[in-house]
Amino acid sequence: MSHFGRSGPPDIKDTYSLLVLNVTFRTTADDLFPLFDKYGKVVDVFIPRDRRTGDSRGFAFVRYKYQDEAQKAVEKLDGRVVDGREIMVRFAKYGPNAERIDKGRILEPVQRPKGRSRSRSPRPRHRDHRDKDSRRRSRSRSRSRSRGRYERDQYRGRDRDNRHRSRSRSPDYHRGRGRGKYDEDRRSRSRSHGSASPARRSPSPRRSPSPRRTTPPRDASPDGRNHKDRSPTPKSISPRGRRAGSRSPLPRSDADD
DNA sequence: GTTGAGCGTT
Repeated sequence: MSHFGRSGPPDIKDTYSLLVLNVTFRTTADDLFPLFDKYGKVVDVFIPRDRRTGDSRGFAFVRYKYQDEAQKAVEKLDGRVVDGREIMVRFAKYGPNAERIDKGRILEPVQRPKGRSRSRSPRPRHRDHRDKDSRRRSRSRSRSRSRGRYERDQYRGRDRDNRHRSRSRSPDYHRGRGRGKYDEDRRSRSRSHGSASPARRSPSPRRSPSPRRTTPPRDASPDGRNHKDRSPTPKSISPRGRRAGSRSPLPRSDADD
């Protein structure tokens, strides 16, 4: 059975939660289970995923039954290379409900602060007050934590581009990196598909996607606003209006909404 | 070609 997290938390009355960080974005609980189960009795393995995309967020939670085993797993698996990435195993600091946790063990049921359910970052991150110069150099270190683009996406496509928010990415994505022995197992499963993606086989037959090759840039307007996309306004086609017969004009006299 | 430095779900 490897359906962790499928039906919510089983029982965390006496379990020790370990937080596994730095796991690859394609690592699943099934991959971590055998790894952690080797060092102790794993009660549950849960990997938070994105609600919209369903991708892993890069970390997982492994619940052990005994603290000594959990501790051992932390020492043994912490720093272990999984899927080509070095994972970090440590005791969870917060519980599934923001309850305080000590050594992975839940101390109190649920500590409910006034109003606020739980804070995302209760403690300040590594504060490094360096010279301003250093800040300029480390400007690369943005707050982009993976799902940064997701948020932007959801805001932008709130009710505008909701139509094609379904199959956006392939389930297989692109795996082909140095994998472990589980690779074979996974590959076998994928083979059930039969042939590769039949869709998108040959590119556009048009070898010249840029018809404006011989067109000199004389189209550019002096005001700097060149027509990127010629307004396909049907005005020139039918200045009179819509062509009859194409679409029923829908008699509005029936209902006025 | 796909991010990353963080605490969780029926």
